[in-house]
Amino acid sequence: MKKSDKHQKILNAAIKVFGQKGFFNARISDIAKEADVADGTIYLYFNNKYDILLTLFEEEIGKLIVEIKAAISQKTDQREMLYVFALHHLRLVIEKKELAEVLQMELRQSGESIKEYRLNKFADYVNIISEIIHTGQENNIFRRDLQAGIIKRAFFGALDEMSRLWILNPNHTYTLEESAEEISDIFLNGIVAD
Amino acid sequence: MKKSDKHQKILNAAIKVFGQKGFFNARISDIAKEADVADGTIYLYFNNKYDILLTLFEEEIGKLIVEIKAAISQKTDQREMLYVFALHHLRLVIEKKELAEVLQMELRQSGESIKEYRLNKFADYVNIISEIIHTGQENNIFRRDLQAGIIKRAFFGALDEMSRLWILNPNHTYTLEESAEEISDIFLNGIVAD
Amino acid sequence: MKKSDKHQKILNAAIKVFGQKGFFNARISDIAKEADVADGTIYLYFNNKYDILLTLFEEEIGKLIVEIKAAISQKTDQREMLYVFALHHLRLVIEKKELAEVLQMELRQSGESIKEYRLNKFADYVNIISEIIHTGQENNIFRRDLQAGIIKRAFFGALDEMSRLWILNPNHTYTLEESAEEISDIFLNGIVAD
Amino acid sequence: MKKSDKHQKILNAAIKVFGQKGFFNARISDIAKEADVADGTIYLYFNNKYDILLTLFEEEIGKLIVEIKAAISQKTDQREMLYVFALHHLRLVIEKKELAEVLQMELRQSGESIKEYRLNKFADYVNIISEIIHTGQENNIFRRDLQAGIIKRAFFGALDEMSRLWILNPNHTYTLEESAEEISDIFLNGIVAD
DNA sequence: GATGAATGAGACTTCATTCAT
DNA sequence: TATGAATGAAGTCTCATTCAT
Repeated sequence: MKKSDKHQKILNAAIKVFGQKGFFNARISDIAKEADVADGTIYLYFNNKYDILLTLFEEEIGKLIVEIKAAISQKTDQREMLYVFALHHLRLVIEKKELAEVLQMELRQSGESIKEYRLNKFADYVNIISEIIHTGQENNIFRRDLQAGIIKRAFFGALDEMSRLWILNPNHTYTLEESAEEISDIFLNGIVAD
Repeated sequence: MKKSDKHQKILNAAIKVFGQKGFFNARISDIAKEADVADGTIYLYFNNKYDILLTLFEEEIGKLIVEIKAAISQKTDQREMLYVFALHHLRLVIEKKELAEVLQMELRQSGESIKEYRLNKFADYVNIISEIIHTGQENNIFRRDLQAGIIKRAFFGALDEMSRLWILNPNHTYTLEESAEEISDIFLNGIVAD
Repeated sequence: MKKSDKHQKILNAAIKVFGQKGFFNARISDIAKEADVADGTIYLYFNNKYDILLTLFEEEIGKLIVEIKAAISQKTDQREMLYVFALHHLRLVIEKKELAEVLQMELRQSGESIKEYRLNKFADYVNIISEIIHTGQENNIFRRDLQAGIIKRAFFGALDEMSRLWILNPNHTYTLEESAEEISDIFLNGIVAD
Repeated sequence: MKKSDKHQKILNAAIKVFGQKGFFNARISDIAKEADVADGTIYLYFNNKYDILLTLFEEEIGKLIVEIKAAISQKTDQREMLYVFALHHLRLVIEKKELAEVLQMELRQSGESIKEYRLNKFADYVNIISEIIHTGQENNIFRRDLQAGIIKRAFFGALDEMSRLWILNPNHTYTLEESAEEISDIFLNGIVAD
């Protein structure tokens, strides 16, 4: 499909440029150059600069959700699921470094519309965790005296902070696996029932 | 009026404006208006817009470090210390909502100098955690098979993500105390030895 | 419209505006209005305000050098050449009054880069005189006890001061020809050998 | 006299600062710092920045006129007078380098009021030459077929251009004396009768 | 659809000038 | 008189967006 070709080409360029310079420091012409199209062409596919960011969030996070759900669905034990989520999430951060950078940085930006989006697509992603937790609690695998919403945030925040280290400091002190394992370990130890 | 008076007045205004609109969307004139000074006056106290942000990081985080260290120093058990850190951190987020917002958002920005600062003052703040962990490991209170650096990030990330909820969503679903308790609980359960 | 078209259009506007108001009193918006383009357009062709002045020096003086060399090359006697230089120089001042004004005023400005430029393009122009003098001295037409460098400056200075009169006082007291003739006369009388 | 003390102190500072940075690049605070007074104090002695420059022209050129007239008055032969003028003028340029720089640069600036001043005080200075020429012509020492106005400008222009060399290029290629002599030589040779 | 030159609103920053002390 | 902190008008420059080709 021709049209979506250029749509994605621009989006990929935007991921790269936003990731490197941040949304506000990135110029439309940077993205255009990276995507190898004219500045004006971008406006045939997106309404404005901000729309690129929003579309990027929506579509790219959508893909991540699909991917990570596929990985999790291969497990049945909620403890394993949590570990798989951690592993997969951190792997994404390494594999799609620039996208991760954009999501980390720009998702924290203020601005009403971003906040709304956060509560939509991004929330869907993070809610994968709370679903696991919830099911785990129902199955008496996880402690029921803890609130799923708090666990969800704590677990995601832990992974997210770990990612931040890698994004800022490319020469990793910790490996992917040991990070995923230790973090999962702490949480599982902390939240398993009995 | 003492010089330091206006310095702080502008900084407070900047905290408020940056917190509300973000660094890039904030105008110098917004800060000036909020501080009730002329635009030009700002440049008597700061070199440029960016310098305001940097000074803000340095000075305000410095104050937080002093405060939180004072709170922790009243405890002797590292488990209690972690809880106090969590409680105090979240309390700061609520009490100094706008400062927390600035720190959360802008500290994630890219830009080399920010990154450097991050690795300085902000790192000092977070390293309070790893010091506690480390001492706890030496005292055989905490598991030694986990790396202090990972625990530090996981714990701080958990609190930070919790804060994000409150910043974005002012009507708190969870109370300060239950949040601090549950997060500490998970971690302490997860990391205590034996 | 060719790119070079607008480049020259802006340069011509700059000559006019700089000539009338001086470099520092001239506004970019003045030049833009005179050139009938938007303010921003100027920055598609020049890096900054100062770059306009520098380019102006370089390119316009370059043209003058070509013109005056062509005029001189038609003479064989160095005495005639000096006269032709004088005549041509003063004619340029009248014909390109605004350019002359810019060159007179702004070339005197301090600032390192201007000084360097002065020593380049502008020096090339003035050195046309010293080349004539030098050849004249070799041919024993001009006195060899005088230093070509001093004669060059004296002759150019004389013409330049004459120009100043016209630039400041548009209603000429002296005609072009009599000025060129008398000045050449004085110098030729003063420097011819024997 | 107290008042004139500070008046002159500021003026001297202005000469230095204008000479180094040029009128437009000089800041009132630069002058204040150089004069060791507060910014506001300057406005007790001068109406505005421009007034400093104008006063500077008026008063300092006035002094130069007095000095140079005194030197000339010791000679009776107009040929000697011309040489003395040249010698004295160039000596001033070296001794009062910064003042010379200001006069050279800023006197060329456009702006109506400067132009008027030029035609006043500065003209008085230059007219010392034409008076000599005129008297010389009356005494049949100088050729009467040349117009005094043109000789005046040519002679002054020659000296002025020579000065420019020294101002821009501090390591003098030519000595003061040889410059004054050669220039006077050329002109006297060129304009003496018969 | 694609281009990219042109636009012009708006931001940061400077600095001459003022005025309360 | 003297100060110097404060002012705010105004200028340079950037860059998202448009539109004629």
